Amino acid sequence: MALNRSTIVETAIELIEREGADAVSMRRIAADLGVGVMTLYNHVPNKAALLEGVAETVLSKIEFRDDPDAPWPDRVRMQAHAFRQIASHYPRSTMVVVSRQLNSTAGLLPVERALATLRSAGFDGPDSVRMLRIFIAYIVGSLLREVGVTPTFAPAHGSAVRPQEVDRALFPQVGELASLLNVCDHEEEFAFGVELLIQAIAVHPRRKPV
Amino acid sequence: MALNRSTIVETAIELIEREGADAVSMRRIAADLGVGVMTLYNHVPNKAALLEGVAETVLSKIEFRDDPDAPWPDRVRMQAHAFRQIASHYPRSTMVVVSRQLNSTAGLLPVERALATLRSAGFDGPDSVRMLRIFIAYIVGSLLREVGVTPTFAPAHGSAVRPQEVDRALFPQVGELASLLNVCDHEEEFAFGVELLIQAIAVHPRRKPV
DNA sequence: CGGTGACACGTACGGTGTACGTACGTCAAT
DNA sequence: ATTGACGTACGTACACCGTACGTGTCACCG
Repeated sequence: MALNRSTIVETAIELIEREGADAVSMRRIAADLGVGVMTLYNHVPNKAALLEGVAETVLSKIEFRDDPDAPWPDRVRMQAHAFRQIASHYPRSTMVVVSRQLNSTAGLLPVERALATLRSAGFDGPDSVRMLRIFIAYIVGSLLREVGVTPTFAPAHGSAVRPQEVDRALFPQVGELASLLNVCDHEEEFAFGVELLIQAIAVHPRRKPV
Repeated sequence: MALNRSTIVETAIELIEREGADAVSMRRIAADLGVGVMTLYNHVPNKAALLEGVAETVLSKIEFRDDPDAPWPDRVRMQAHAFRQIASHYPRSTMVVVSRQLNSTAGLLPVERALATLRSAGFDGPDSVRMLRIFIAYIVGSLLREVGVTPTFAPAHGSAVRPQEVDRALFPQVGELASLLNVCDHEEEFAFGVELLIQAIAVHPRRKPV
């Protein structure tokens, strides 16, 4: 395998998915590639740039299948789910994606498509940006919860609300709903929120007629 | 100043706010406190636990002023903004808060109040949890964007969409709206999204009558 | 043939978290 | 008063990290 930037980035992604972001080190990646540590620096300026490459690459794997002629709610739905799909495919890498702001072209394509969709929904420029930001915030927050559940993929992830341990006097609601709080069908919850948001922006008044 | 867990955590928070999360090291904190490095380990098991303490402490600083008799939309609004307020007060620390899942009692209090509010809005248990998760996702996503803009508080944060650099043929929307994408009144955008979400859940059908 | 660049690599430096052994206080029981 | 246990402070040491720098080996081109 030829040693270049993309093979290094790909190896980093595999390592992240296998052992978590904490396991990433230049020495480790070099070892996985069977090369010396400093060899990496012939292709990547530093570790931060490598992680940026990871973010870019993961982002670029999003497959948008929504066709521009479909109704805008369908397009928004498909774009949101396309985003989440790669996140669940690269859960550990998603953490490093959302943990750094991205301004590369890989991050620009989703923005472009979303803005076009929102404008086709009848929003003017400023409102399209506003709506986009709301969607991004919701999606990023959802993914953060979803993949944050597996920080090190601890076998017995004790990060649950033990019903018998919460003080029912102080936290009656939490106590009563503990069983609901402990389980989460991420796919379904995400879809529920997306539909709610679509409904919300559908009824939002347009500044100008289409 | 007595050396104990909370003074150590407080020193860590100050350090994070002053120089960013990357500047945090056991040696640095010990130096700021004027003690030896290993002395910290008499009060804190390890660095991860210390950062967890940071998250807990920041979380516990949220001041909820909404009174339980106010209409539920007002309460939701106040809770959401209380959340954001401490985030803008401790921007760098907020990054470490949202980057780890929290199940301590500090994280339980906001959940309790939110659930009570949503149930007073007429939702049953499962729907209250659903709505809460949507709100948390939106809030976390918003805060991540807001504080992510200041990762190291670089003076000239070049992470902007340069209008003249984007390919207008490939990204017409991004090109046209570049000036809008570059500026963001976080306070206003956050409020806008909160109102949209409140509207959305207000019209959502209840499973059972109040 | 000589030179020039790209690339692989080893060494070394200053940093990190923390395991371990040690020293010094205070306080309880003898 | 003596002894012992215990909590706390501290220094040393180890393994690991990112990466600056110098060196060697090629392929390629003049």
